[in-house]
Amino acid sequence: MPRKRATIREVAKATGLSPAAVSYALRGLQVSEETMERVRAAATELGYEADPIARALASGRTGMIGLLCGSLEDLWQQSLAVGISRGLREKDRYALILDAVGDPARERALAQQLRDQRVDGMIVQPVDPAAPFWPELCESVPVVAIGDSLAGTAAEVVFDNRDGVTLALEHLRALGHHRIAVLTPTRASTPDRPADVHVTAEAERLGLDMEVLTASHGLAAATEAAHRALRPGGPTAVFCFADSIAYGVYAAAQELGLSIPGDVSVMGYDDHPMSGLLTPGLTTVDWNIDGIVKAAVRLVSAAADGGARRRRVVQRPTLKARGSVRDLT
Amino acid sequence: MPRKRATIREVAKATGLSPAAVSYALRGLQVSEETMERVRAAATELGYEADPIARALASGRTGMIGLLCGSLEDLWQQSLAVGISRGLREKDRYALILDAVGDPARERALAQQLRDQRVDGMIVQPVDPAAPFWPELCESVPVVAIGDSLAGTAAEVVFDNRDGVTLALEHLRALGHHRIAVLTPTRASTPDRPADVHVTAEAERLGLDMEVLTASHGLAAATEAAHRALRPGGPTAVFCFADSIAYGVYAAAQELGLSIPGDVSVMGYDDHPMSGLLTPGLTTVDWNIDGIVKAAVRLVSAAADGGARRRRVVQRPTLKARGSVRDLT
DNA sequence: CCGCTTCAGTGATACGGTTCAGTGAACCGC
DNA sequence: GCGGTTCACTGAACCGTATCACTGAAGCGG
Repeated sequence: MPRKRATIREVAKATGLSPAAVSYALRGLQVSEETMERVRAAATELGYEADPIARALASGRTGMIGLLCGSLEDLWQQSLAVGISRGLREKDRYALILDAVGDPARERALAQQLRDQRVDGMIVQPVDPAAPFWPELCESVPVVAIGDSLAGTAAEVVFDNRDGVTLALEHLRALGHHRIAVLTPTRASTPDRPADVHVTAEAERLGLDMEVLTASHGLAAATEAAHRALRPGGPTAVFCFADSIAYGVYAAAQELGLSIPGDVSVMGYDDHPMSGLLTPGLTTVDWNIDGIVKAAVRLVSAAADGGARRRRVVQRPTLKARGSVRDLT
Repeated sequence: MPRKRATIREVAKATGLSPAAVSYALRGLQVSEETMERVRAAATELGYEADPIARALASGRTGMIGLLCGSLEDLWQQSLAVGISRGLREKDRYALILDAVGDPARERALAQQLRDQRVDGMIVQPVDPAAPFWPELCESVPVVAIGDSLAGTAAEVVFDNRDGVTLALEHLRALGHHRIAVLTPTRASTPDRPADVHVTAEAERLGLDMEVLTASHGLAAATEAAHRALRPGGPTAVFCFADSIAYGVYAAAQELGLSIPGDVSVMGYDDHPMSGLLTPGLTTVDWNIDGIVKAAVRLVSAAADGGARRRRVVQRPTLKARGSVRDLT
């Protein structure tokens, strides 16, 4: 019962033009002002709307941008997805949002599917930035990487994790913390992720005693991991590589009857809006989500429109000190 | 440089069959086992993958489900969107997520665009369930409404708001609260939303002194609205129609130096995972997001596959008492 | 051995646009 | 007045699949 929609040929018949002329006219190409006007009038009259699918088949462009998130259980990534989706809508594009759930294998599969869907471009937060399929993918479709770098084959909004890690660890050390647990998102088996490398390097430089644990983003999983970190005689501070994970530490502390920052200090990495509402407020590294969203949208649209495909934007973090780190000095 | 993909005709040529036979074979239709095997082998050999766009044009089905959210600033709706997106992926569909930002006009426009995109079905959380375009839309594409009812023209996962409101208000009254502010999401100008009607009715029944204020979902906006509610001599409790809005009340209380629940009590409506982490924990109405997600995914896939289009699932809420409501008795 | 159904597969067309090469007319300078 | 452009538009092919109407052969009961 969906009443049949008008086609371009009907508009052509109504105006006495060829379908080709109508196609051009509707896109403001190659035709006289007057004809354009006539075509527009007829189109409105007939309630004509171009069929995006037919258009995509003929032109090879879908107007869609794939957004492949590392793990949407991370509230910060949710914010990112919402922002990007809105930003793209303003450029008359749709976002196809997919979630790799922290699994490199799924990430590969989804990236593939996104390409098969013929998205005009992709924004990804790589789970496994070292995976061998990235360069190949980047060649067949414009990719913008957020966070970790994709070996220079894509456009990038790169976090200066070196800076971020330094900011966090120096803050902790300045307040007298030396035994620190690091809770990092579950990742591919590649232990040499840039961020992790920086942690190790900085820990060494600052003379810190670090222990690295992994946790997936969900609150439950993060809480479970936090329990492991918060055993008696454990570290004086926990540095979480995502605010979402830090929330798990809050939950675990609650369950264990530990006070933050009395018994243990916590640092996050993101600055999600909720972080300021907790008690105590979460001290965290602010990655300026608005800036990231804007840059990613800008880069991907430019690349999808045939522009530069290898631009690089570096995000610099700032420290947001609230009350979750105790001064031991 | 995207190396040209194999088409169905090449597979046909390779197997010595007609393109039609290949098309059937790949979908497991109408052909002999043996041919099917041969076709599959050839397809793999050539790296053939069906083009979703051509397929959509020819068959009229895109495999996409539109998800039209009332306002993605609401963290609970974000969770919902993530859940639905995952659920649909398991059924080999894609979710096209759009955000009406609480604006009825935009909602109409986006619904239209979603239909033009030829989604196989839609899941919506109507901002303005009384808008006149819904019935018409429901006829041209299967729609599943979440939350408010769409006048029986769509399949529905309906919240029993009557129950939810009763639960909340009776809880507040039982603890001695009579002067209550209600913070409800910004809505269309229709003042007779079912949920709002229930609030009024229940307030009357319980002999409560209610004041209704509106707030949009963003933390900043909700905080601003909360400031209005928390003026001196104001209500003893604030009932928020979304946990996200309650978070705004927490923020406002922080800024004003008010204690929760010492100076003012707060109730939410959703039970977002973060609500248990606040101090004090937010007392709220639990809508069982998993159940809603599953029901919505089930209904929309069934409808998109040509099944029943008017099923109705009613969600019943439970009260989650934490520490944000003070006992005044 | 005949007529009827079933099965496996074919050819053609539809889906609704885009795009390329080409065409006639108008316009230009010389 | 003529060659060369530019302009506005046309016709036809094309994108890659699905689907409808058929066909020849095989299988069947009587």
